[in-house]
Amino acid sequence: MRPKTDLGALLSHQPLFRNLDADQLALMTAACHQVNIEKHQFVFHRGDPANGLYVVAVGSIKLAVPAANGQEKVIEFFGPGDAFGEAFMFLDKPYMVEAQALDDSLLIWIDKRDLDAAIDRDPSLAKRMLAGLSVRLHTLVKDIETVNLQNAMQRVVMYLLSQPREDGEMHFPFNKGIIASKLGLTPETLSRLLHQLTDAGLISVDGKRVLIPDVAALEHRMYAETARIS
Amino acid sequence: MRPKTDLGALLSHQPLFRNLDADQLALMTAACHQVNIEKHQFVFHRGDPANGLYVVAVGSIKLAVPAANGQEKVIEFFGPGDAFGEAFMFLDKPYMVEAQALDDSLLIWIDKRDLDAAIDRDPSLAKRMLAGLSVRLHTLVKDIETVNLQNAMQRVVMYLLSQPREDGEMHFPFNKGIIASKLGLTPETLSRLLHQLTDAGLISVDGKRVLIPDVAALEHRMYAETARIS
DNA sequence: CGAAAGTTTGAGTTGCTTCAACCGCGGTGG
DNA sequence: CCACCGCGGTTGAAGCAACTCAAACTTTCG
Repeated sequence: MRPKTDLGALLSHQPLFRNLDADQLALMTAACHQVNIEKHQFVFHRGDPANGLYVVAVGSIKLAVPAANGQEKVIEFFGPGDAFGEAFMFLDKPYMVEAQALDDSLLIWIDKRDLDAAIDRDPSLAKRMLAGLSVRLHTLVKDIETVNLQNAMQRVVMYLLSQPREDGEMHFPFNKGIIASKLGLTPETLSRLLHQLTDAGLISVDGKRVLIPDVAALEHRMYAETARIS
Repeated sequence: MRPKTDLGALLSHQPLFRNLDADQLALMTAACHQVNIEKHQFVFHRGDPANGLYVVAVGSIKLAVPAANGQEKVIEFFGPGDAFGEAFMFLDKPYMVEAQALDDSLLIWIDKRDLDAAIDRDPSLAKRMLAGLSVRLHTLVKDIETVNLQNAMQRVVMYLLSQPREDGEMHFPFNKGIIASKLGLTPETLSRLLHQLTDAGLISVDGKRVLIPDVAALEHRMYAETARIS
């Protein structure tokens, strides 16, 4: 457990709380709690009451909706600086998703009432939260579009291209099964498609590392798929 | 075109602007514009700049993302009292969806800058917008869950049960093709599934009217599907 | 080193789509 | 007044993309 004294510095580095004046920061620091979560541990489960908001300081969190048979559909990943759980907090409804740590993580937790008070004091905080929710809404709409309007290959290629890469190489940040769920595929299908791309000479896969020798060619492959659909 | 004098009264009936004091209301009234949209007309297209927010006063609006071949995926419907377009406004990004009137509609439009100013004056407005965005986020997550974790029949039955009904009768508010798109199905599939439910004696369809003699039986049918999947 | 989890590969299946034809109805104009 | 068109909806046949099931292989980690 890290010492409580970290909290002020930690907070001031989060997008949500940047540029707060000293008084505000002190108030928020008092209101916040550190939460350490080990890899594979759950932050909350579906049905838990949502009376606060989390911000990821370090680590990564997976938001997913559990299915009947032990399956799950991954909704989104959160990394350092991202806030999650706000939407359910504002609605005063229990979580309909579950949050699980994909790495050992450090979270900041803020109670709804303290946040309410902070918003009253500083409207810019509200605006930042509105911006944050808007980003999430945007990505969700994009995901819905992706799942409904693109086929499996397009989704995989888009994902590969969307991930940060250096020297023409990208990394799967998590297990392939989890990525597959995020893309709305089974692990088997993802595996087969990666194999297909490899056969086509567009990528080469080694564990979590993917080499993309010709990005333009891969993009072209995706548009070829688009043409097939229309 | 309705007279401008309606605007104050109109505004004060919208959830977003309820409980504003007289000064606030006057300010907002000055900032807002009425927009009349005829059925089938577009409020905005994909790519248009988003420098304001719309509130539906009367009518109904369809938000959809257009696909390559003239197809489209319906994201959401909005009725009286609903706000839309906020997310893109806050992000300062052009719309990635298009909004089309499904009936003759009256909208209220507010410029981003005026809204910003209003939020600074009244934090409760910000909270209402946060709540509004949260609701939308919630429904989108629910939609993603539905599309990924439920089969076609479950989605149709859930939709039938989710619509308001009186005397065991529900209405398709729009063309079946539009409903099908919202459910992530083709019109053909929707038609077939409705037929199946009819054959099973669970519903009877007459145009846009659907009679549900035994709601519990229909619910049971849906759970039977769930069992088949797991 | 051994167990458990993750990944790949193969074979077979299926739920939904696609394509195409057809029906019914409301509007329009000859 | 009726023929014609167009659109929304239905129905049928055929196809296929992605899934399921199962087994082998690989990596991770205690």
